[in-house]
Amino acid sequence: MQQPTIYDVAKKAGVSIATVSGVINNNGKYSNKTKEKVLDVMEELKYYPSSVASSLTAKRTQTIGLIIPDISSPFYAEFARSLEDWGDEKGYSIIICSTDYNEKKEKKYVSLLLRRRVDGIIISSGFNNVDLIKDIIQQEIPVVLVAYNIDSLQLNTVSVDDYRGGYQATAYLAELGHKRIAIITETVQSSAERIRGYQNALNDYHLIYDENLLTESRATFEEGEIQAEKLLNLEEPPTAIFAFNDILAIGAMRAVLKRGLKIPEDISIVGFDNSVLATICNPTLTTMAQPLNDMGKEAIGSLISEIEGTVKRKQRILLLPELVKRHSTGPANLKSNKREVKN
Amino acid sequence: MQQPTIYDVAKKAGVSIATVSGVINNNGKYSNKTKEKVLDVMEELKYYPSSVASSLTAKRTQTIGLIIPDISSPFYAEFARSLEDWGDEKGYSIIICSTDYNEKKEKKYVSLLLRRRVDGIIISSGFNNVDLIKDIIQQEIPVVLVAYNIDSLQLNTVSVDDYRGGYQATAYLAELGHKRIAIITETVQSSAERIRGYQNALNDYHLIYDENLLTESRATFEEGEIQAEKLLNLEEPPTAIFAFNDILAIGAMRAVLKRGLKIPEDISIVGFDNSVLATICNPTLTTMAQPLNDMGKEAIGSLISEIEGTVKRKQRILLLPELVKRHSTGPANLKSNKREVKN
DNA sequence: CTGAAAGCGCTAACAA
DNA sequence: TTGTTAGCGCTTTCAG
Repeated sequence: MQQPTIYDVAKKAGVSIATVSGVINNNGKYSNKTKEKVLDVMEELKYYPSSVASSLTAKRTQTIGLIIPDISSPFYAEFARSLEDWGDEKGYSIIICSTDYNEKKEKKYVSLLLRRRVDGIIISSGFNNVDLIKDIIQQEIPVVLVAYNIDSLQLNTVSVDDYRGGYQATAYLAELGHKRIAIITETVQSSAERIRGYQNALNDYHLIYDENLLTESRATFEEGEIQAEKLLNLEEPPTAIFAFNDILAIGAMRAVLKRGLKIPEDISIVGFDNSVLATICNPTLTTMAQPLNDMGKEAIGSLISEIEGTVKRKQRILLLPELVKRHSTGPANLKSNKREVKN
Repeated sequence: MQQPTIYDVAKKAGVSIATVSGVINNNGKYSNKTKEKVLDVMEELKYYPSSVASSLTAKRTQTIGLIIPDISSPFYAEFARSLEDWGDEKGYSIIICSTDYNEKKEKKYVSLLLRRRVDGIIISSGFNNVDLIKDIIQQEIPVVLVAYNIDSLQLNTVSVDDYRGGYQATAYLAELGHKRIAIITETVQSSAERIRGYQNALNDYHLIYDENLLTESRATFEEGEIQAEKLLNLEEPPTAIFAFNDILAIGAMRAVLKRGLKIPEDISIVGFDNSVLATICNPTLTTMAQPLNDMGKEAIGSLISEIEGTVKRKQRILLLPELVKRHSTGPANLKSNKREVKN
């Protein structure tokens, strides 16, 4: 026999399918005798209730779609893992979709998830096509945005306090005596708030804001390296670089090291995310940690409460980033605050 | 209206649901006129055909289960990404299950995937409970094993040539003049073949096999570090360490560096996998690359050919690993072949 | 406490 | 070329 169905179980146990369904879902009122009988037969037949069938009736698939730029990137992989665990705890599975920041893929995957009737969708920053999100909402599928905000849409949201992250990292560097602190920003939304934090910290520490010290980049090692090189080539190069994610920071480290400069003696570097990469590179990277596990937990919680309708109002959850000090930062070396002759 | 169904489309387009179904699935024979009409209405209603309903009839979910130890580990994340891409190309989505080498989770996830009626399951090494795999087979769900072999079961498999990997890495070190080459093996199946390759290379290069140079470890940075320390504490420590994955290799690097030894001047290190970590650490890691993308492609191909019944015979696909030389390896420093006094 | 029956949204004969 | 109809495997009233 192919996979047994509820009918097979019912027949063999000498009960109706309704009864079997009842004991599967533990819908109360059945005598221990029938309950046991049914359970035994299920075991004997190696019966696995089809969740596709039950989804059709129940109109719930117990599945959540996750749309991120790239699951192979450590930061997203770690986040996905957190979602998987919290989702599993609540009885939900995750379907992961990596978009590569590509609108074609975004469209394809949104359509896929809608057809699969996922119960909700979690979308992280790096998603471009806002109209697609409107499509999702129109289908009345709950959405939560992670590290991402869309002013025109009223949605559940969980993010890290980017302003604070930008401020703290900068303040830390300022306290180490750095006067010229450069930033390598990412071309995503969260950057704006981090920049604001950076500027305010500069201000509070009486440092001047120099636009030359602000660069923007896509999140790859190579791009981080290129931007850092530009920074080092400046008339008055920085003594510290604050990159808006660990990948960029490591790219920047490469540029610095290639030049024969020392980290942190000549240049300090700070990253953002605290992905596993930060502990691997050499020197290890001082970075603003994103509380990935909490973010996963909150995202799942927020999504499920919307799915199950327990909470009506949309919530915006803001988590605190935390500075993790490692070996890529140190006191400013004022001498190096001159352009190197060699390059 | 809630999500529109095929009935809504049919009514509005003035055709039968069979017709709508036909044009959705492009089942030939329909006049352009009706086809266009239907397509228009679908668009207008923002109709997304329910794949849960079609799965129930078609007895196919277009979903593949992936069981790995941990999606947040770079190696698996990169592999998962490859599967996602190749699966998507063939019209399949992936549900990822991270087991943490934990049999409870293995059981839970296998049961989950069976209930979800996935069309096939990909299981990587690190999976412990073979009986569970038998359960899957009994349900007639195709399985492919990745980097994993079960002698008692005739299954599709795709792996890298571990014997060759072990041999090549060792031979390379031998050619650099290393006489005492240690290995840190992982407690997984692939290790056996790699060890055999290691031994044969030793033999071919007339080096003696010393059991003290063989350690075994779980795949964590910490464990790698601990094992490397043991090795360095030996009466006659090695001048080269070949770790069976990048994580262990990086752990080993830490131990070496902590001792004040230089890589590769004092000790050479070789890893296995060529995950992103190998390019991040410092010095960058010489490692045996696993062709992750090809592995993903073959795994999906193999699985789908079994799902669709196009190929009857089980296939064992063996891919070649490749040595990627970076900066963690160099000529043997014979002087350091004595035990350091300080530790 | 248990069973009969309708229906979830779609596919696939089979008719027309 | 198009429509009718019988399921797919389950959940859920509603009777008994």
